Amino acid sequence: MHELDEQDKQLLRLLQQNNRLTTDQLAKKVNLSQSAVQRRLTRLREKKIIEADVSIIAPAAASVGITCVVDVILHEGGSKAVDQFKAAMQKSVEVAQCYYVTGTYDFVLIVNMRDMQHFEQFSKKLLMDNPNVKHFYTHVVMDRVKSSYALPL
Amino acid sequence: MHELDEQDKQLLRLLQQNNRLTTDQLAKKVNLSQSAVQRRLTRLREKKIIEADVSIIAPAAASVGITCVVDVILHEGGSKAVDQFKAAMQKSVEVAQCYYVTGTYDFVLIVNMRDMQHFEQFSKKLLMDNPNVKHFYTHVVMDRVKSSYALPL
DNA sequence: TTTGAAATAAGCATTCG
DNA sequence: CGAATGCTTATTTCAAA
Repeated sequence: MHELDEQDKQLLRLLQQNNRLTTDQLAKKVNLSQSAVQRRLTRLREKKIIEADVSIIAPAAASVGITCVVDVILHEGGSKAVDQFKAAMQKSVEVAQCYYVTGTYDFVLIVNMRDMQHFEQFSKKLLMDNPNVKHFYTHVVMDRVKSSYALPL
Repeated sequence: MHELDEQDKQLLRLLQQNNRLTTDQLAKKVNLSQSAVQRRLTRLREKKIIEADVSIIAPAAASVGITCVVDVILHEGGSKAVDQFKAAMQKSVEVAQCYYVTGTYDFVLIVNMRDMQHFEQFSKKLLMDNPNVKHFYTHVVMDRVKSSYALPL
């Protein structure tokens, strides 16, 4: 992988806060010419160092009233069970995030839903009625203290 | 809050996948004119229905080698302890996400770091040496099965 | 090659019917 | 709301280092 210099990093720091800054605005902030910034952005996107550019939607606007963190333990079912579970999570629109982790449980999910009733349906369908799932613990989010995708650069 | 019609929702669905689509491209996909799309986007951003527009950076490019999910239990310290902890998490660049939750622990963190050594420093400084923290459990992420911010619309 | 400035193309934002 | 248009921004080109 090609090394990033301090100016690349600075650009990435800015873009992960706001990717609608113009190349001119960016150029001023990092002390480069507009075309230098332009070239760098093209390169960063080509190399998939910038993986994606997305809008963040307000949960309330999407009728998301409840967010839960769900810890899941699977039965010992070998790697097939794990892969099946991963695939199911990737397919579910409610599951924003899913991590396969070490420790006292196997998966951590971040799940967004309209309301608790909807969560009940969700958990019945994907967790309770799922023969791979041994147990799960639900934690309702009271405060989304911080929710970013920003990485330390 | 103002209602979103199906076309607004469609626009938001598209933008939370890719916000670099041009207003022309969006217009074709949702069967509106370019200027109609333009008006809607301006409104959605003004009303903060679109909260932000950001670039997603590849973890490897940011030298993020380890992601952990950390469950934290605080001592009974009233709301002051909770607020202090929230503030500390908001300040930390390593903490991408922090949720205050119901259930068997108080907070869930998603933490990004260069390596385990770095995580040790982090946990010492923000967790072990933090008098508010009673206990914490660390889960190392083996597979980032799904990591999006997309909401179901 | 790599750089910045200028020219060109593309996209955004506004006006008007 | 959509069509037309002026304005802004992105992208390409090109000359110089």
